[in-house]
Amino acid sequence: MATPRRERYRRQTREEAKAVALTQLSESGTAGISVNAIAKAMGMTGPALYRYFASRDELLTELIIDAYRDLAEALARAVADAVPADRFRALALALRDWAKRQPDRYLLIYGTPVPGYHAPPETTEISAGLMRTIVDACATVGGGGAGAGGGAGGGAGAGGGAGAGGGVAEGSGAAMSGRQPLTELEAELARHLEGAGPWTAGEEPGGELKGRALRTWTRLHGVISLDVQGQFTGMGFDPSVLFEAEIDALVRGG
Amino acid sequence: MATPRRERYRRQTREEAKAVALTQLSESGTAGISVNAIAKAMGMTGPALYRYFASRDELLTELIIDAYRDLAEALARAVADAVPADRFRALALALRDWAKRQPDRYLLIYGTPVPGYHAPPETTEISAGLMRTIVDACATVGGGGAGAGGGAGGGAGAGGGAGAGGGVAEGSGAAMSGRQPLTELEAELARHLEGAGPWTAGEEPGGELKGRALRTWTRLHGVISLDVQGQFTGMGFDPSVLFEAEIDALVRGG
DNA sequence: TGTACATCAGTGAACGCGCGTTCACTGATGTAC
DNA sequence: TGTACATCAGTGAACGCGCGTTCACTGATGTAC
Repeated sequence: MATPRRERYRRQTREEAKAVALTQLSESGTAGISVNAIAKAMGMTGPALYRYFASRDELLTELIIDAYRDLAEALARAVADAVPADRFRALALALRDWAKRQPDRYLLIYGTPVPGYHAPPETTEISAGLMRTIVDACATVGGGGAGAGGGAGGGAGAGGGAGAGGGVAEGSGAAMSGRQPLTELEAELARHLEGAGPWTAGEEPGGELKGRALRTWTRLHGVISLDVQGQFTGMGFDPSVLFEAEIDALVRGG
Repeated sequence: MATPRRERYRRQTREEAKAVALTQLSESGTAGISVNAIAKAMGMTGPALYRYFASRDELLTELIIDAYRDLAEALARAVADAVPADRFRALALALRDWAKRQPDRYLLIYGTPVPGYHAPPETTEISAGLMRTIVDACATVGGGGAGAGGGAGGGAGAGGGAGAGGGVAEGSGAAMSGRQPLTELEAELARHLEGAGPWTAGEEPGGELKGRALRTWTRLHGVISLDVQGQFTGMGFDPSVLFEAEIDALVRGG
């Protein structure tokens, strides 16, 4: 309201600064992100950037949050655009695709943590939203397959559909209005993965669905992270084939 | 020969410097490893360390090589100490154990790569030796289970035993004398994973065994890396249970 | 439409700091006769 | 056992550099009457 023009310039400058920061990230890693160097690349002096970011840490935080949000949106969109039967696969492929397109941003959020940096709670929230998307997508794969169960005994068989209509991206709070109802198990799971508290005593928490979601996450991350870090180079195989095999294994009951 | 006393002091000082460097790594990440700070912590001035390491990069390289070698030895020992039926499991547990005990060293070799740093060929050699240990261990698990095959069709069923008598640690060259003979497939696989060249045309390379080894690597790394990076905190489950579940899945035919 | 004031963007100098690395130099430790 | 020389470990000063951040200040852009 108050100053539309200036407000717009401000946002543009902030975005430009973050874009430059991302190229620095690609070239020299997290430690290579420098306020002064960013300013210089933008044609201004170092201190000027302090009109836009309170500190280097705040800039870093924004990069991380942006990455989380961007990834969350990409996954939500991919899931929403797929027919229910393909949702799990769509999620997996979207995750890999996003990571391969912007390896540095993937490693920024899922790579070796920045030494002194401590993530603000906002980060945890979005991260939990991401996990929820994975959980939802896992709920779309049938419970079939005689694969190895996730440690503890069964628990209630994860409910069927539970529409995963991309409810992740918008809405910062925990309320998540406008979602289709989840089964009780899933709701409980989601609540927990948000860090909302311990499971209600009585039934073994998570069981099937929780294990599936976690396995999905760790397996996909295993392939993606090693790939993105270049650990596969010179080994003479196609990482995407390996990735597809992991998707199949997960779908078939692993 | 020439100067036993001095030689010994030299080695001690080098080791002490590397030990200090490791504490710096824990506290401030790779970027926090500083020649001057190490020297100061050892009670001497910065330039003195240049009698022991040609440059900061050389120090870093040594840390990485040490980590690889140390891990390789730990795995080889674990495998050697286990009865054949338990070797695969022993390998997996040893890997996780090593990583959990020294998370920074694990991330040093399997985490986000150091920005400007390019690994010398020696590193690749040891890394290949590690992969070979995994391949060997995978060969000890029976081919059973109707699990999802690794993409391409079967190929020759991976041979039975192929003793994995800890032949990894010593011997820098590629020769590896003193090992029990491998099946042809395994030999080929090992050769390739060493980066020795493309597969002989005709049969689909790797097939069963290669896929198994790669899946083992990526799955274990998936759980371990996320765990070690602290990405599981606040999610209210025991990572070791998840890890065990992955071992089971791999053994049962994943 | 014009003037008076407030807000904001950006500059330039300066702060203290730590970095990797080189260089000439001092002592101590080793070796050769 | 003793002396002359070579090798080595470590120091202190200096190099150029870049960092994050603060501060007082100049112009430009906005708002209020």
